[in-house]
Amino acid sequence: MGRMGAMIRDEVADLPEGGAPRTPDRLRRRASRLLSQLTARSDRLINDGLAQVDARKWHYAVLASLQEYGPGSQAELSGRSGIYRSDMVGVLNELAERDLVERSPDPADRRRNVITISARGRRHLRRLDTVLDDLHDELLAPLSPVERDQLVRLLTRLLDHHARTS
Amino acid sequence: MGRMGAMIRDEVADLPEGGAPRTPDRLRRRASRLLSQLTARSDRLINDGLAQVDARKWHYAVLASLQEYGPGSQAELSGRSGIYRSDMVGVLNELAERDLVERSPDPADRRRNVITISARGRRHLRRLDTVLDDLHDELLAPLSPVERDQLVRLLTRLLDHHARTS
DNA sequence: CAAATCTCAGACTTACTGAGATCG
DNA sequence: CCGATCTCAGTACGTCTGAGATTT
Repeated sequence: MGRMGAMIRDEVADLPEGGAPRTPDRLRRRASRLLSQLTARSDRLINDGLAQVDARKWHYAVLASLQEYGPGSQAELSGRSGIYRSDMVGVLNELAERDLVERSPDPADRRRNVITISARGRRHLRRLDTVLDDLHDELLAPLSPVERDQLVRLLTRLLDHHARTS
Repeated sequence: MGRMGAMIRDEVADLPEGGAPRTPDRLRRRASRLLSQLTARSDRLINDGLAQVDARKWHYAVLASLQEYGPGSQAELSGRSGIYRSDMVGVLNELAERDLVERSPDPADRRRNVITISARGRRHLRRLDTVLDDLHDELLAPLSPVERDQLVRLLTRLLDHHARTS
């Protein structure tokens, strides 16, 4: 009891100088900080995991967007996948080297390249999907299925909001 | 009805080639991708906001950890705040320039510097706390208080899990 | 001598910018 | 001539590594 009293006094000690009371671990509870730190872990996990099958996350983004939305110009792929137009060149070089996509000039508009996913690319994409499933199992290990869904929905809502207001 | 039917057929179309059915926006629903993209937005929001009061997020991390856990060596601060020991030097230079901390040699062990928060540093920290409160209101705008709490708890559990298994 | 601490210099990665060449 | 597209070179930033100097 005596110690508790002392501790409370300590916490309240800088109230007179202004400001609301703060929980002792405000640092660790800041959502922005949690996001940063967790994302750092997540990125490492995903990057390392994909590296083991000679892939990078942008490979997955491009292949998946090709599979779902069909062929497109590099500028379109850029919009779909979130990669910078200038960086798309390098990613497509890597994918083309591996015969996962085909890059051919658009006959209708010769400024454009039309990017198409190959049969090999579709196979590779399925492989990447199962790899990523496993990695996400590891990433989200402490959460129940319901909680994982909760998390995804909360993150999606936040991202949508900030993408719209951008 | 006709269009719906056609779309469903499209989705099922690559099932024969193997693999489980995938929702069309698997890319956007991957937790790792949501984390990356949201964190990018969050970091920009926080960095820009702090820049307007001549601060950076590491300033806050160091000042808050000094306030909560008391003075410490640079190595200790490094552990508390998550900054690399080598980068701590620069951060403390910036904080010392602004008279927010004091860096003095430890008389008991002259390898160490003892870092102490100054009165000015405490004032600045309170200012940063209200700035960060506002920025987080913006970051979490679409979520109710209950949902914000849910998010923080989910992220905390994930981070704790991966920090322990590191 | 081995280990810890602070400091500095630089590697490495990634997001991002800008300019040139080609074409509509 | 203006604007879009692809490409390449280079900037800016942050994380992380390594080594030297000092002290325990």
